[in-house]
Amino acid sequence: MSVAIENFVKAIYKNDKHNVNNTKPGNIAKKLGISNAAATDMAKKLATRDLLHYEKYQALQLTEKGNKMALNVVRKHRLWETLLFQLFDMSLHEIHREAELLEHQTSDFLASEISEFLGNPKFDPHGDPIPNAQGDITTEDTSLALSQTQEGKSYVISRLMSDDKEFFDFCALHGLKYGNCITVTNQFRNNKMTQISANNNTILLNEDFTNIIYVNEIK
Amino acid sequence: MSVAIENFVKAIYKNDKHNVNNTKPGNIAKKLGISNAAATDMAKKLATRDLLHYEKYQALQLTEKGNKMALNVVRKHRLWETLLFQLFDMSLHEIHREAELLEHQTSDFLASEISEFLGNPKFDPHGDPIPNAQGDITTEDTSLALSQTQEGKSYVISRLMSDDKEFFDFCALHGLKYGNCITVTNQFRNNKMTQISANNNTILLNEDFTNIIYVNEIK
DNA sequence: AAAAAGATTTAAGTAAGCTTAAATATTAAT
DNA sequence: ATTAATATTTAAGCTTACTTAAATCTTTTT
Repeated sequence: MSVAIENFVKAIYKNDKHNVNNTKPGNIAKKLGISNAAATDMAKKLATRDLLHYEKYQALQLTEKGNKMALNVVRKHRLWETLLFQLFDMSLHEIHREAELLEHQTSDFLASEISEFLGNPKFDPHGDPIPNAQGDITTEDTSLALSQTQEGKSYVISRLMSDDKEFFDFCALHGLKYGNCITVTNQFRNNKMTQISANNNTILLNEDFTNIIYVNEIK
Repeated sequence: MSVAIENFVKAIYKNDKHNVNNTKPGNIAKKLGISNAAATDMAKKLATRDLLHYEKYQALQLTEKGNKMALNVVRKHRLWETLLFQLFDMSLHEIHREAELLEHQTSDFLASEISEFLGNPKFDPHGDPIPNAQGDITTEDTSLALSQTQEGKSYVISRLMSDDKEFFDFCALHGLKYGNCITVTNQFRNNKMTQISANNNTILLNEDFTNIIYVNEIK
């Protein structure tokens, strides 16, 4: 399968997973940086290949085959991220950027070798789960967005759900990384802001950030 | 630059390096598995981009820019081979197959990280030299093909110049690998065969093999 | 040196993956 | 419930990297 197709099904998969947005061609087009027309064309084509269900003006839906393909690409992406992070101590943004290209040129065989070398990890350095070779995610996700947390409680950062360099730079600067502890000191619900304490620093985060930082409560 | 272009200049580079063949479109086409017409088209296009010199019916010649590009791709290929070989203990054929794809999706930044991680190696597991980030090969090649060796002398295997699975399987089976010692017991020059002793086994090799196995004399 | 064989080039055409512009449908706002 | 705004789709066209077939040139053989 071509890079364009792999990226298309991956984009649908991620959109379904993370967004409230309907998964229509326009949304996918925006994420992939292509025109709406191109996305519509591609959707029609992939429907004939049984990778997704397409009906005019309706949301796109991956078939089981399409879902498998997306998970296979996601698996390779996250394995690469984990390997690069471990070997080279590259930043979260850098490993993402490289994995975005490598994921499409990786045989299932090589993916297995990487996985085995790493001890078959269940999560990548962003905290995202790594599907197994069959395309199954066996871990369950109990984490919640920082925007949903409660004042006074403490949490472990479990996931930084972004591809954005600025976001990762900000996180690195303030010690917000996978596995670190934070305490929620204030929830300004009206302003959709959350104040936290991390490493003895107080940080005020807006909803752009509190919706993509995921945590687990420490009990 | 596209994968097709990178592979084209790489094929010219390798053809110039290893073969007596004129580097004409037909030869390159054969190596890349494309038609002669496609190779001619590509050659003309690359000439306009100052990657090679093209004159009708003449051999193709890389410009300095084209040569730099080829060496950059070769560098990434050989770094990947070295990394995969070290981490995963994959066969010479397997690392080649994977590197063939990964080489085109590797930033200069990542190449440097890999190189540094490996201790800036000068040679890959086939014994091929790894160009540095500037595209220079700083090692000098004193090795000679097995077909050029002398009866009674002993040599160290310095290079297995092939991409072929069967060849590598044969080598692995008989302990013919980078760094191993062999002794030339007979040169049958008329029949273009060479008889060697390796690991106390006697092996008779024809010119297909003696031209791609390179060695250095042990003095 | 002429003929035959072999390469190279030209020409015409294809598929993938895009583009822009115009037409059509859906959704939101008044 | 219209109208206005927004999305989606259709249509036509482009570029890259190929293909095959025919024409042209070069090399080899006799």
